[in-house]
Amino acid sequence: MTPSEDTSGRRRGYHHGNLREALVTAALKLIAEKGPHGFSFAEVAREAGVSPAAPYRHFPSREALIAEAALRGFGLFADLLDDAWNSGKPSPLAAFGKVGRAYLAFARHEPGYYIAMFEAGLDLDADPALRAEAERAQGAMRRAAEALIERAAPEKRPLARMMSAHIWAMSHGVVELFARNSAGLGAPISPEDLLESGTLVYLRGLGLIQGED
Amino acid sequence: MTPSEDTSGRRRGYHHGNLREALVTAALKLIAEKGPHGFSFAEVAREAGVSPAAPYRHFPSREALIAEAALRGFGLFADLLDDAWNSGKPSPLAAFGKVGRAYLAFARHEPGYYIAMFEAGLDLDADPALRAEAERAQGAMRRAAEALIERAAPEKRPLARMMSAHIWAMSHGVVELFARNSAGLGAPISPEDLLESGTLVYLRGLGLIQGED
DNA sequence: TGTACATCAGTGAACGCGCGTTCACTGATGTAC
DNA sequence: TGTACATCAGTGAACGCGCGTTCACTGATGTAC
Repeated sequence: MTPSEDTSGRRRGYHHGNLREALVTAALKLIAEKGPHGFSFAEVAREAGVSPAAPYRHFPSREALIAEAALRGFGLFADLLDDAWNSGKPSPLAAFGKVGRAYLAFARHEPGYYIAMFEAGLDLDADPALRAEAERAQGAMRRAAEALIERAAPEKRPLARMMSAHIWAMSHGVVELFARNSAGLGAPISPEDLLESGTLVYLRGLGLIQGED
Repeated sequence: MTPSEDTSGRRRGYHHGNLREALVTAALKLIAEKGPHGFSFAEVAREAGVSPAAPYRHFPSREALIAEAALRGFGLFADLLDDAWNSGKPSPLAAFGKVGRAYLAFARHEPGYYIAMFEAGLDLDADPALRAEAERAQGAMRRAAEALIERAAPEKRPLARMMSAHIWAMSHGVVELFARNSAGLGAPISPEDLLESGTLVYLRGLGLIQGED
């Protein structure tokens, strides 16, 4: 790609060469800065350095652009959760803690993706590819829950789907209420510690860890 | 139409008579239908049946109108949580369960308020009155947590603020992920049961209830 | 009780602006021969 | 290797639209006397 694009993804001549990527990047930046509704199709074109008509060559609408961002976000998210889990090594409990931290780290460091995925009001069912990636991320979380559940006595094992839904809900709640606007609702400790302590209490409630303080 | 306004809050003559109320009502309706950014100042005027300039007599901006809706929402929310708690009667545990159900019921039945409060990106610190009402709602939840904590052995009592933050986070997460778009992320059970079961596991983890299944 | 007047809430016309979208176009790239 | 041509990505001008906001206005209400 010799008339090589520069690193910022801006254009290099009459043809951009990598506009689709640049549009997604620009959208993520604007979403992170101003929220899921804080930008227009025209603005994303401006940010990418092309004319307002150019994005139509790649996306039929603003909505489709956000969906593409969310699609990539879910894929990245699923990979990160899977990496954090790392097949339950060194121990399922330690690995589960890593998954929780990875969740929060993703929301913190990739706000554009996170917002596109969870706050843009996308209908996951409207797009099969999007739905599939979202389920892959859910699957990563659920597999971790399943492995942890195997440590419980067989007769009192909770449903893995329920457990992962609980953990996901608490994680998302911590992100939205305590991590996004740091001063929104007051919490006594950092979002990371809040999620970690909440998860530990929850796991103790399931009998998956002992009551050591 | 005599000078008494009709029930829909529409106008009755040259002077509306109750436009401030009608604007808030219209905003709540539009927010519930189309999200926090899904309406314009002009549209809310149209909905209330007045000219586009009329709202400026009552609110300096769209933002201020949403803040007013959120302010009322937090007040109502605080009252509902307090009523549900009912001083911990008949028992702290039963009352705490009612608080959780009240949380979810509010989010379900008053989506306009809930969205204005938590999804509109308002800066609570920008408005002291808003901050005060939000803290009142937090206080209602925290008082319930405190009363429940007194049942625990003194040497292992958790922080009430931390506990209420955990419960609030899980509640909010359940609302956003599983109650809002029913089909968004798949959960095996209803949002109500999901929150209730999650809360029970959490309380068991704190040693506040016994391990009966 | 009636009248004059001040106050105030809502009007409607006007403006400039940015957006979404279309369109014929143009210039760069790739490919057949 | 060179040439002709098809394809395709981006242009830029144009349009209609709804919005935010201002403004002098008007008509209803309340109040002083």
